[in-house]
Parts: sequence; C-alpha cells; structure tokens
Amino acid sequence: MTSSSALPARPPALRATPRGRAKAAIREESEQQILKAAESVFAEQGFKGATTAVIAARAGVPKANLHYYFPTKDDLYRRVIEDVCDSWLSRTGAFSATDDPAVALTRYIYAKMDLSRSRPDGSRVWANEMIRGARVTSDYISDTVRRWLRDREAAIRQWIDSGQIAPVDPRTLMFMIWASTQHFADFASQIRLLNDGTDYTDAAFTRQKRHVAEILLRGVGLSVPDSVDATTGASSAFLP
Amino acid sequence: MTSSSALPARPPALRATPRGRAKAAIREESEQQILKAAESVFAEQGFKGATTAVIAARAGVPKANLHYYFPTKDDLYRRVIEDVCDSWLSRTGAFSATDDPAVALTRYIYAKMDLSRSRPDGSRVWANEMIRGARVTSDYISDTVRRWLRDREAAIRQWIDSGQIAPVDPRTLMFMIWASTQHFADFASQIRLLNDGTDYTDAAFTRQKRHVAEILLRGVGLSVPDSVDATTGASSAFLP
DNA sequence: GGCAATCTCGACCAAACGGTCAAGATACAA
DNA sequence: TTGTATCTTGACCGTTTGGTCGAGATTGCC
Repeated sequence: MTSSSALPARPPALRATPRGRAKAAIREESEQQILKAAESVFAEQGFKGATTAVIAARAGVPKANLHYYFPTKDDLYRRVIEDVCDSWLSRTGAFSATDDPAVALTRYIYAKMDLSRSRPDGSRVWANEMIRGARVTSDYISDTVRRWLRDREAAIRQWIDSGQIAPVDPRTLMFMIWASTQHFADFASQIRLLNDGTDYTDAAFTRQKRHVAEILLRGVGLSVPDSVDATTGASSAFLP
Repeated sequence: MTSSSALPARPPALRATPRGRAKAAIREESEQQILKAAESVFAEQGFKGATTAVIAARAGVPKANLHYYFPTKDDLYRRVIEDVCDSWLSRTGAFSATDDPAVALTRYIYAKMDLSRSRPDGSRVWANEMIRGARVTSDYISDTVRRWLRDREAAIRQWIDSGQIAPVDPRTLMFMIWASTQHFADFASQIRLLNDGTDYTDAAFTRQKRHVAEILLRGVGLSVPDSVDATTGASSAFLP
C-alpha cells in the first residue's frame, strides 16, 4: 500500500524521483532514516517539542540535510502520520458479517495489540495528534476511517440481528477495542511503573493480549476461540 | 483534599501565604485563573507547545505576572498535573471486596466517564504526560496509584474467588476501564469527526456511559444494575 | 499616616528554534 | 570526459521563547 492512499489531502511531492538508481536508493534510505527518527522524537516530545535538530541527530544526518528531504517540519510530521496510517490500514485486517464473530474479533484485537507492541511510537504520535485536535488528520478520519468504521459497524449489527453476539452498541465496541489495545502503547510508561518498573516480556504480552480479548469477547457474549493463535495474531481457523 | 497529597515529591512553595485576607484572596484567584488557562493550553499544545505568553493571555494576566506566581513553566506544569491527580482521587470513589461488584464497577465506570466529560483537558494533560514518559508523575504512579491499584485488584480477586464475577485478569480489567473511559476525553476530536462532526449531547453521553458499562460488566459476567443512575453516576442502591 | 509586604506590568535579554544559503562532493547520462 | 542533476554540510539569520528586572500601584499592620 502506498502512502498516498492514507491521507488523500497529502500535498504533492516537491521533487521528482531522482534519475539514477543509486541516487534513488540514497534518497529512499535517507528518508526512511529521518522518518524513523522523527516518529520516535515526535512520539516522545510532541509536535512542538520535537526539534529538527534532534531528529536529524538521531537519524545521523546534518539538520540541513533533513530540510533538503523534508522542506518543513510540518511536511515531515505529515509524512510520519501518513506512514502510521498506512501501517494501520495494511497490517490490521478488516472483518465482515460473513466471518465468525469470535474469530474475527479476536484476530482484530490481536492484530491491534501486535501493532501497539511493534510500533508503539506510531500509536503515540497518533494519540498526540488526536489530543491536539486532529488538525492534520481530520480529512482522513472523516473519509477513510469513517467509511471503514461504518462497514465494521454494519457487520457487528448483522451479528447482533442474527443472534450471534449480544446486543451492544457497535460504535462503542469499536471505540473500546481501539482504546484498550492502544492503551498498551500510549500509556506504556504508566503500565511499566505499575508493573514493578519492568516491561512486558513477549510471553507476558501474549498473555495480556488474551486477557484483553477475553474481557471484550465475553462482553459481547462470546469466548476467545482456541483456533486463533495469540503468539502471532494469525488464525488457524479454516486451515487444515 | 489538598494538592500536596497527590504528588508527594512536590517541591515546597517558594513563597509563604500572604499576610492579609484580601491579598490571600487575590493570590488564590490569580493562581486559579492561571491554572485553569494552563490546563487547557497544556492539553491543546503539549508541554513544549504551550507558551507562557499564551497561558497568561488566556488567563487575562501579563506574562510577568504568571511568572510571579509560578516561577517556571515546569512549576506551573507540575501544579496542573497535581490538580488533575487530586480531582481523580477525590472525585472517583474506590471500591472494596465487600461491595456488590455490579454496583461498584458500574459506579466507578460512570464516575470515570463523568470526569472525562467534565474535565477533558485534565485527562488530556495526563495522557500527554504518560506519552512523554511520566517524567513528572513517576513517583506518584509508583506510590499512590500502585497502592490504589493493588487494593482494587485484591477486591476483584476476591469477587472472582467467591464466584461473584467471571475469572478475569484484575489488572487488565482496570487498564481497560481506564482506557475506555479516558478515550472519550483524549480522543474526543476523533470521536467528533466520526460522529458527523457533532459532540455528544448530555443525553447521548449518558447513553454512551451505559454502553461502555454494559460491555465491561458483561465482560466480567455481570449486567449493569438498574439501581445505578447513569445521569449522575450516583447509586441509589441501599437507599430507601 | 507610615512602612513593609505584596502585587502589577511594560520592557528587555540570552538561548533555542525552523529554515536558508552557497559552496563543494558525488553520481549518472552523453 | 564533460555537463548536469542530486546530495552533503557548516555557517548563518530572523523569530520566538522562558525568564528577568525595576519601577510603580495596592494592601495590611503598627
């Protein structure tokens, strides 16, 4: 999935793709280094607190070089948000009314938990952007996310109408899944302090994924199916 | 509750209480105006993004006056966080093993939802502080919050042992309650965009409280008792 | 009233910041 | 090889920022 699909309002690139193959590779690598550094600094310091000098230092490039690839701090910030959106859309599968609700919801919850663990800074940048009022992402939310949510709600409503799950407010269910899963990224420092100052091991986090899924699944009248593997988030249902 | 109970590590006030009665009132009023303005600006802009000039302007005082009452921006920030902690401790009741779990959990969820609605900026400042790594609040979390959480977990565990609720991970349950309720403050702009750009009415928010409580209560094998009034968060149980 | 403590506030400052620039280095097509 | 597009980088600049200062206004106690 290309990044342009995530934020439709993205301004066009100021520079065309460089001619040579090596130049293109240099550009790609520099941009990725800067974007990776920017994601962590924006997550730690917020938009205003993040300085281009610190981002450049963390990326291992001079500040002027950062501004060569991303003319303004705002451009860089938008690209970071874009990449997070891309990641969420491409790495979190959707679900539909024809899916088994227990399997579908469990897979979705596991996938969102996995994203919180594998890319916590992305979640934090997103949370920061929401707290600040969704200035950069309002179009994306009003269009892409809203459509995506409408389709999920329709699936949940059909599950309710066919008696497969308990009657819950579909939108509230989705909000609670988002809130509960992203909590483990956004509030990681709080959780760490409450967990004796230690981070989750992989095994503990796998258990945590299951605990979250158990409460949410029971909350809609289901239970977590054994067929969904918590260690990867992948489902073995319908496989031999 | 005094603010000193919230953050034990709070540095002592640099100035003693003023002598006269009018002077003390002036001081109190000025500090409250500045704190109120600071809470909203810190919520909207983050720590670094908030400027003392903007806070002073919103409070209706000259910038030099702000620095007279709060010598540094960091002092002001700590006081804002302190006040939020105070509010959470004093306005959110606790619960214990002898309470009826359905009533106790519902009341707690309603109380936290009410706080998200009545003081969303406080929740956002807290969220920002957690995302930034809990620099100012680490002692408070490690001491006060951890003890508070330990006692709630003990109550939940007793409810489980006595068969009153389903076997869930107590800490995960508390995390999910926090995440789900605070989500309505921290992600208000996202929710607004998904709800056709309109904010919740009071009636809609009351319904929202109930939807959240329904899923969480069913998630531990209970249902929301009719005895708890969602419009205020108060419980009429055990009253005539 | 007199005097000390407290409060108000415009003007000011050093540091930090986002962004620019120009000059040189590198890679590629011809 | 030569010319051009791309990349690299230290030095630089105007603005913004947290914080200071000092002079004047207000209040409270004797």
